[in-house]
Amino acid sequence: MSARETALSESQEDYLEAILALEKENKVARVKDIAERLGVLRGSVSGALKGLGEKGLIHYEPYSFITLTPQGKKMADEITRRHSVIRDFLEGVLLLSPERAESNACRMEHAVDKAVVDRMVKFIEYIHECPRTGPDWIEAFINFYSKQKPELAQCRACAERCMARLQKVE
Amino acid sequence: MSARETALSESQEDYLEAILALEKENKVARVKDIAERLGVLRGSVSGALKGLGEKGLIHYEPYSFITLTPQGKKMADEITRRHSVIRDFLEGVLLLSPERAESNACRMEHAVDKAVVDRMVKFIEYIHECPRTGPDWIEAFINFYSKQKPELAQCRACAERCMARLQKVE
DNA sequence: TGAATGTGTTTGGTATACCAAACTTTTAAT
DNA sequence: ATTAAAAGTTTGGTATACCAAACACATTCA
Repeated sequence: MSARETALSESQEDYLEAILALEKENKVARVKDIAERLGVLRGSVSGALKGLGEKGLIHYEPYSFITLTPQGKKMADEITRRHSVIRDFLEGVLLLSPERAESNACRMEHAVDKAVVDRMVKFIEYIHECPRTGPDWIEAFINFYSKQKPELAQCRACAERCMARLQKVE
Repeated sequence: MSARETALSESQEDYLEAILALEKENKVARVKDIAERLGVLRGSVSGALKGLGEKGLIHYEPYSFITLTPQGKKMADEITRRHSVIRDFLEGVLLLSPERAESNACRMEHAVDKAVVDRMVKFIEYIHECPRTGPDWIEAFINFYSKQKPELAQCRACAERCMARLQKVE
């Protein structure tokens, strides 16, 4: 109750995200596990949980297990979705390594708004569904990335696959 | 001298970026203008400048104008480039409005690393240079974004332009 | 030259978010 | 049941980054 309508800090978003992940893993989140996951000391977690409790986002009684309230769950889901959409975009479109995609997503999730996330989702779909692009086009990006210019031989092969797909659509 | 090798805070990155922009506009940056640009009070700027001066990133003497040192200029350039690459990507690839692209870029510039920025640059080039994509393909994303599925008539027109381009390459 | 104004600085206070370490509660082991 | 270990909390301290308001310098104009 008394759901404080204040926006969350980056730190608070991280805590919610961690709690959601731990709930999924272990049914319930423990201070020690949150601390480990976020790389902070247990004492810091206690303080943070108090704030989230006051905002009505978690059920928090000292010395008890921690669970998300419906409202907290909703926000944690949003953040987690933001995170994974960004990671998938970095990995599946910009073809960054899983590790790099993950670490950047961790930071970017606090910075991008819903509009950006929605466009990322749609763009991934577009690339896969448009007959002109598709998986081979994405793969060819790596080649372009290192070679600077598209290779002719590569282009010819692309062209054939591409035309075949276009034929199908018509 | 004594260039502190510590990474910059987000706030410090914002200050450097603002100082660079003001140097370009007015030759020199004034406390009042920095404050206005960043939406903080003049007192906050004084404090921040002290820190940047100690890091060797700006020439700072109380009551004098502010200029970037070579080292500070280099970092400000990096941040500014990050900002504009991200903005261009959001606007030119994900087709977000200029305002939305700008506001998201402002926040994302502190979160993404060089690898991501480099991929964004290359991806923009790739889209424009690959015969299978190009400007009309980008434009069609808007259609896909609202309609959910590619339209057949649209696809046919796309196909022709696309094939013409592929012919040229071969 | 001497105010008045504008610009820059300083000081004291707030809020966040963390650590280190003492402390309390709970759980597990004997 | 007692005690040792583990888990959680609290306290005091640090650092950042801001504001508000008093203050200092500097420029301008009368």
